[in-house]
Amino acid sequence: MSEIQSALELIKRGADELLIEAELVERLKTGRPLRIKAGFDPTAPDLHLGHTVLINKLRHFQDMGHKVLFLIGDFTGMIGDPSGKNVTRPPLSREQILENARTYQDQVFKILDPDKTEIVFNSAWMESLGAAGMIRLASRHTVARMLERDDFAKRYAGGLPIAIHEFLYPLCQGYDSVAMRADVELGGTDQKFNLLVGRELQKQDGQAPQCVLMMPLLEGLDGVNKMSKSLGNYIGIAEAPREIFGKIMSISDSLMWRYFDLLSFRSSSENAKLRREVEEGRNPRDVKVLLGQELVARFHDQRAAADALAEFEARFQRGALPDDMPQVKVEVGAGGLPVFQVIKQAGLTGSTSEALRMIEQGAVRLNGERVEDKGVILSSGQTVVLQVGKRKFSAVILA
RNA sequence: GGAGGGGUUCCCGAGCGGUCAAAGGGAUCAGACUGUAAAUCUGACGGCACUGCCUUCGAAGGUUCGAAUCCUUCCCCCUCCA
Repeated sequence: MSEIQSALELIKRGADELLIEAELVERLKTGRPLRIKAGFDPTAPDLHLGHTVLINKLRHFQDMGHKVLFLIGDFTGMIGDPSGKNVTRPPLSREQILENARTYQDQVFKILDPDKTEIVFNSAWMESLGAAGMIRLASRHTVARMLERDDFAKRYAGGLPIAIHEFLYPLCQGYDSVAMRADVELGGTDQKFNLLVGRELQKQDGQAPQCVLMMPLLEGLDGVNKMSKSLGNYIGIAEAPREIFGKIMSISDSLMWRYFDLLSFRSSSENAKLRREVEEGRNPRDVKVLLGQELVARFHDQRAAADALAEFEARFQRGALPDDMPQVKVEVGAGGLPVFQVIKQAGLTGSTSEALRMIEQGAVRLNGERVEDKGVILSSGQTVVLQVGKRKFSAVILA
């Protein structure tokens, strides 16, 4: 009994909501490995830290001996989860989907145990469902019920379009649970409605309804919106050590605590201790470094973490040049070319107007010297280091 | 099918015949400062060798000396009624 209590404890740690706790306890009591479902979109194989909140939780289940069913929504991907803007996505080819699935595996097995993970595709059962089956599925839900979903309700009230096919998404996701005979489904808090549809459909099918575990959504680098690839406020787990580290260092001091809560494997008491220390005067920067180090080490290794830190300090605290600047060749011709043209052609800015503005704002350095005169002509036969702002560098070969 | 409202620069959103490359906010970028790619402050934010020129306000035409603003047709979105 106490064993079940401690299992429940671990499951609930960091989670936002568990439905229905009593049902989960009953299942845990049976002692059989439970089937844990989590769905992922096939279009975005770049997993980011936001996804790992959920994946870490899957890992917890595996550690307790349960089986993870990693669902790749290749069929539902054609619909696109109705979250805000709906740009019609081009359907992916079979090869692309398999390729994406492979990329998922590469990334996800940095956290999950491959032996306790089964990767499944929902096209396996969705395609055989057919149009008639789809309509049968649709007949089980009403529009009013669909409009209960917060995201739909908001859009409807706000006069934003809702396409009919978007109503099908929750139904398909729910049907996945039926086909997979899921015991538990994990999802973000924004998935609540969809997760509950799974329960409905399972009940109608005569199955015991799945338990639903919702994880909080991780805010992105801006600290406001949820982390997502489309908003560009994410940290990908396949990114280079210095990127992961640098991006962690760029989050605000207050957001850092949220990241500690949701991403760090440190115990909650350790996190609380760090928080106290900062309140008592410890530099938040140093604490942020700890978080950055932990995450780089998780997705790369300890050594990469140390290197990333060393480079960060050299670059931003001492203004050193990065050791692996991109090299670019620019054709300047016999008469040479003004700096701003060279900047544009080296790809350091998107237009010459922008290059001129950067010079006016004092953001451009040529071999370490600030460029004051925008008329400077660079002649051929030399290699110069051009810097725009703090983060864009190029070794430019003038030919 | 009918009636009404609307489509503005990356996003939100003002403008409703000249003074509009288009207010304001957000995002972004830069500079200063710092503890850091935090926070804060300041500035930039269509293109162009630029006191000017060129392209932009759903699309195409038209009226006018002059249009994001007026007219016509078309496309798309929303609301209400059927």
